[in-house]
Amino acid sequence: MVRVRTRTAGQAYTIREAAALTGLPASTLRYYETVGVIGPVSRGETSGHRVYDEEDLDQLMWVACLAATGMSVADMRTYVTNGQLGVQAAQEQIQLLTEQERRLALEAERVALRHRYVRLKIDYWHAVAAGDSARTQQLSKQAAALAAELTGTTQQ
Amino acid sequence: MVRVRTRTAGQAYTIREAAALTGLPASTLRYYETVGVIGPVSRGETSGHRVYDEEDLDQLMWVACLAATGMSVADMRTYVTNGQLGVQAAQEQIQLLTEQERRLALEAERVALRHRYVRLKIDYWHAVAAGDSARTQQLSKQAAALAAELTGTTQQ
DNA sequence: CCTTTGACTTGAAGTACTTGAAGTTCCTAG
DNA sequence: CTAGGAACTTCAAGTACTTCAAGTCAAAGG
Repeated sequence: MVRVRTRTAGQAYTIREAAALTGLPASTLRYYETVGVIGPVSRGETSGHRVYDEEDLDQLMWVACLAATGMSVADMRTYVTNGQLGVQAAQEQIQLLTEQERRLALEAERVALRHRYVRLKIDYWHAVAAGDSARTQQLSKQAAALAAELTGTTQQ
Repeated sequence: MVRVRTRTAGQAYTIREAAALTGLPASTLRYYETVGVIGPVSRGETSGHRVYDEEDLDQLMWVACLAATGMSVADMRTYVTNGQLGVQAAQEQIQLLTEQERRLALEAERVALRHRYVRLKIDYWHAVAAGDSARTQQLSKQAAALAAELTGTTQQ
């Protein structure tokens, strides 16, 4: 299937192409538009199909990054509209991002803990498979110690 | 806050501890119980609070592994109620956990990357607020480079 | 003893998509 | 030109959690 572009200036993309380029499914692109995370995309004159240009793609790339950091749709909407405002919104942008940073730091901690726990469990089952009951008990204790350590550290 | 375990044999965990160890939020643990992905968890005599033991934790670990591989709740329920979960050999459990460990290593990487990205954006908006256009442009470039990395690793 | 603080409980509502149905429109091949 | 299939459209419903509200329970301080 060879696709021919009719536009002379700038590129035009179908929703499928935009999805492939941003890494977001087409359904999500439509969803983001309906909830206002991105502005309305222009439509084909006769077809009513969405036509994405480079600018739309840029904005979508940006939103894809925010989504990847775990930002909520409401915050993304705020963030995008603030971004278009420029300097006066900088303070708010910084606040939004600082909150996001804190969340990510917490997330990193949680992942590290889980990682340690899973490694311990792997060792445990190796010991079980080997019939090493001394080591089995030892590792079981370590897991309990890890659990004890986590009491009080896992606020949220 | 000193936590005293009343059980003489085996460990008892609160929902918060179970959540931290399995990596699933407490709300998800409750949800999994209500929809039958895991069996009913025993409750504190007077409190009615959920009390997780080692066996519950193990079962939850497997379910967490299955969920991480993208298995639907319906399939997980089928899998568990068919009793295939309890019968699993140590070898298979080790394999599942090893895969989980790999995923966690990846997850840690992704979180670190997102963290860097957000910090960069914070710097960016600080530069914007300060009117430092040279630094603004520099950081914008850096963010774009990181964004490319981020969207590349976020595929699934 | 009483109050406060914090973790827990349930159930209902909200969130962020995803999927499915039913109906155009585009494109290629006959 | 016309038929057929792929890709698009909207809207409604489904999914997998998540958050909120209202209330219970337990330990610590006054």
